[in-house]
Amino acid sequence: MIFTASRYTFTVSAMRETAAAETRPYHHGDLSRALIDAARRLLESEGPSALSLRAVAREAGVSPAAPYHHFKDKGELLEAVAAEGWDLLNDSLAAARKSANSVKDKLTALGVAYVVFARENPSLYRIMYDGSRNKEELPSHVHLEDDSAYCQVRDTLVEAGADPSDEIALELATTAAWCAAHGLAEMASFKQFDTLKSALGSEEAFLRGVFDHMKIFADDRRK
Amino acid sequence: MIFTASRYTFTVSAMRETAAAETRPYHHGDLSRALIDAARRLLESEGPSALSLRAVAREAGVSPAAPYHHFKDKGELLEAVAAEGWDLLNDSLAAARKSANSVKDKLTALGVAYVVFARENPSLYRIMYDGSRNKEELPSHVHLEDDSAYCQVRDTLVEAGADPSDEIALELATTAAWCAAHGLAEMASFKQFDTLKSALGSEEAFLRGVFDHMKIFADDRRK
DNA sequence: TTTGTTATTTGAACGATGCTAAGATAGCAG
DNA sequence: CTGCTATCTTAGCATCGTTCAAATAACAAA
Repeated sequence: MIFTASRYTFTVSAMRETAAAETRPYHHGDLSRALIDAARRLLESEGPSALSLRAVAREAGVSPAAPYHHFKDKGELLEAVAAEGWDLLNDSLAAARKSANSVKDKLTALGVAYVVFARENPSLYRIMYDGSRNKEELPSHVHLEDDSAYCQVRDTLVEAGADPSDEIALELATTAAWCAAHGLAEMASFKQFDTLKSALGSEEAFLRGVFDHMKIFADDRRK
Repeated sequence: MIFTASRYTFTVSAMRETAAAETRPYHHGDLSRALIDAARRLLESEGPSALSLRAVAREAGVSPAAPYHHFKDKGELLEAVAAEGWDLLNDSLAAARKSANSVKDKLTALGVAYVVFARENPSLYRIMYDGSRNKEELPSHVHLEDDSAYCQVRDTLVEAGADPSDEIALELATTAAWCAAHGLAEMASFKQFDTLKSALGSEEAFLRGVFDHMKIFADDRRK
């Protein structure tokens, strides 16, 4: 049972970890998985700027060239990380939707949950949108599939009384809600709003306060 | 009149260009200015990912180390570029404010102008927010000074009937408007909205449509 | 078991990047 | 003319993304 003198010792530990696993497909066991996990670990601890492919490989205990057999390039790894981020966000939204008290409050609860997710996973949230910006479209499972963030917002709007037969209006409203949440998600971390937050008592109160003022663009402005 | 055999010939041309200028301070003339211009040129032609310090220096015709005598690091150069971007945006908003027909339409006009600016200068807009995100606060001239984007939104809200004595509500409403515009600015480029845009006839119609639905978060939801 | 094939990983290398340090050069004050 | 300082270059460091040939491990066929 001899191993090479390489300084990459992943093989030994990987074999231990997956010794009783159903299948032990290749050298490492499941390097794609390990790389994504390593990337998310680095993202949390060091931030997005420290997320180099080499650093991810280092964190996973593998040579700098190893990832290229599982991902076409760095972007594809980040896409995989982003995809998991979208799944997490979709789950958060689904939970918020269930736990909302009134139908009336559901949409705001959804918005708050969205921003809270972005605030709690700022680096991940950055990655999620950076990847989309380069491709100029959001991943399809974010926009199209049933439990996607987009569909959850749209369905909640219908529950809250929007007319589902006016498709254009419904799409516009969904887009408006999404834009509002995304905008607030990116702004809420700015220090400029600290005084406002403490004046309102909590961050969530601030978020709700902002959402409650989203009517400002509407023609009908009476209280 | 001998010049070194250096391949950087900036000195000659710079002396020509600024021969009759008021002051000719140093070797290059005004390298800070030239670097910012070069950066903006590169930004337009090659996009943000091509904007390396070395490329900027190359574009300006100087050695890779020259910029470090005018900017602490790459970030400081980008900050300078971003600052000019904010000034341009403030000007755009001021123009939109003046040209709006009705008081009622001024806020939407402001929002549309904001998004149009972001759409027409996507790389610059990216730089403007990336710099702020790293420092977790917006440049003060964006948020505080009289002609800042923030104050223009706030003042427009007051003109449109917001109560200026309720400072908290006014700040919340201003923030809501800003978030909505920023969110839409980042989303409007996604291909997902192409069908919606063509259904509505134009991009501006799409933008107005989204803004008109921003009331969705308000408690008062009747048409 | 042995052999051969293939997927996986390494090691070394290339060009490019941000940045630093040491030296050369230009402008300016005395 | 002399010296001072700001400016710019050259050279170099560590790191990065990526590629490629060679080594290795898993596995199927013999």
